Amino acid sequence: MNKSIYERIWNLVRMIPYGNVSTYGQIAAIDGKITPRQAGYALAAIPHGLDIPWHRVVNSQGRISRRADGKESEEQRLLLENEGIKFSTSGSIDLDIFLWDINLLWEKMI
DNA sequence: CTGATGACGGTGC
DNA sequence: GGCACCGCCATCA
Repeated sequence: MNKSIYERIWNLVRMIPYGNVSTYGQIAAIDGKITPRQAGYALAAIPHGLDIPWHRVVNSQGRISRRADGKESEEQRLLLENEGIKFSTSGSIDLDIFLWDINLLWEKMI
């Protein structure tokens, strides 16, 4: 039985440092085997209670994505602000500042 | 097997 | 800045 795609994605999400954010596209690019769509699908399947900082994943525009119910998660925004991540007046995160630098990941892996 | 769905992204206007 | 479209592919009915 192979490890599911979900588990691979969840492991990557666990590596996102406190105070940083990542994007679905970035997760997909690091994994190398999936598309951003699969990343979003995997996050949607995260069970509550696992130690996964799912709130640190936003879309490529630095915005919180809408869930199946059509609403953006306010819980996610609160968790991010609690880590020192700031939202602009239009409700987006400045990725130039807060996006996870994956070069740091390579350094750790080596 | 087929078809629909989705925490998305890039491109074009 | 916004909006519409298309491609992507695991998952589910």
